[in-house]
Amino acid sequence: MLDKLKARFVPAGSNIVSCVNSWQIMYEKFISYINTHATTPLNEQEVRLIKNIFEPKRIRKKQYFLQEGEVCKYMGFIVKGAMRMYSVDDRGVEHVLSLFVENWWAGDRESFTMLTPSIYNIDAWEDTDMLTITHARLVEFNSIPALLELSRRLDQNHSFANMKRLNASNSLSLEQRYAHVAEKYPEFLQRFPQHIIASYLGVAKETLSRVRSQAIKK
Amino acid sequence: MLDKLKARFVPAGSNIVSCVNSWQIMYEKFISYINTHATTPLNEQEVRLIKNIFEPKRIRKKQYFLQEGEVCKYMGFIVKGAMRMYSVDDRGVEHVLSLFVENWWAGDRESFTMLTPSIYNIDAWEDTDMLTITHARLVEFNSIPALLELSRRLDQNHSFANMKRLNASNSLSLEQRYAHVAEKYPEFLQRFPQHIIASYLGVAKETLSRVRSQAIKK
DNA sequence: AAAAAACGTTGATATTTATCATCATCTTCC
DNA sequence: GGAAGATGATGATAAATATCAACGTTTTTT
Repeated sequence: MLDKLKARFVPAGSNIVSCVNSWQIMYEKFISYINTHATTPLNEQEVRLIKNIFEPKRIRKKQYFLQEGEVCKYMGFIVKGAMRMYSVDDRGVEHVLSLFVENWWAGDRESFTMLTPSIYNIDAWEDTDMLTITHARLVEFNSIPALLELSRRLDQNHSFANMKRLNASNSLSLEQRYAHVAEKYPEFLQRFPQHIIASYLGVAKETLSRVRSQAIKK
Repeated sequence: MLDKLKARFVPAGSNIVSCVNSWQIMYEKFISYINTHATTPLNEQEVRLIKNIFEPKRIRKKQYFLQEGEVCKYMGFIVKGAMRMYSVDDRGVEHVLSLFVENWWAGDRESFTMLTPSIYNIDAWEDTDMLTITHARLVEFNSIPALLELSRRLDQNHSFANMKRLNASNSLSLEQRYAHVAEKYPEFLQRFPQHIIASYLGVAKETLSRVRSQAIKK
């Protein structure tokens, strides 16, 4: 209990995992992220606008950010935490589509854009702090060039990651694909258990376990 | 021979497949596409700018638009034609990542953005007319809101398609995945041969052939 | 018109992966 | 502290898919 309390008072820039950011700190982190990644930094008016447009949300571990059948009302920028996006097939088996960590947008973009019910679930794997935006505020979002630029860049990276994974699933062995994730997204292996990674790679957890033990022997 | 000649003189709006668009018609089609899909249409100045920014290119069937090892210098909007993007593995086997038809952007966005050598090839499956843009002209590109909006939308659709495919590859049977492509992108099945579709779906051509014949029997 | 290449199908077999079951260890929660 | 759940490993078997080979048909090239 003492530990949990202490965690709340960890300084913002610390390496130690803090459970909770104050809302003010969430905005600061977001704005600083935008300014370091965009070609032109935000002006004062834009900073004010961002604080109006984005609503902070805390999603506790295991809680849903989006459930199958709902329309995805929010896209959320993850300031701190980890989430997964998955679908559930006829037999109740979960298939992980995406993993999200800090500085990623979480949400089902198709559902969000088209206002159609999502076929995916998104839940928090760790306690997660996000800044969320609704569809209705997109016009204001689009009025901030640096935000648009950042968003495009993140979308592209995200898209790349999936493209690579897709390509890899055809032309590379499972061992090579696992190694690729380990190299490119090492935080995934540290923050998600092996059976989640297996699902992300599109194989049974037993198969990944075996491939890993084979690889170690070599 | 007479038929081929005739095809060149088909009116622009015709349903009949025309081999070649004049450059003027390429721009007109592009601008009309933007205007019908963006919330605010282009003004005269923007139209002039577009004609400056984009360079028309014709890629003949089987010719490369991008070769492995090159930096992807252009992103190309396909006005007419069909292309495929693929990688080649150690054994010389081709793995199709993406198929492009009219109104898609063709190019390796990672290579284009990061100026790194591409690991993919893009070639024309049919004679293709494109409007291409270089990295250097992106600033001007970004100054046209309707173009940005269109581009974002296309990226998203593209990304959706791949996400869906990726998800499907884990939770759906090959028969279901094929049916999905047939429903969502029927033009792919008409314009690309079956072994290309098989590669796109990530299976051997023999496997797709068998699954199809099974499905017909039902 | 003939030759070559591309395409699609089918069969036999090998390889990969999924599935089901069991067990040991570790963590979480009461 | 102890029960329940989560996690990861391993074995036996079934299912899906790849691979290699052969063949007929269609399309393209010369």
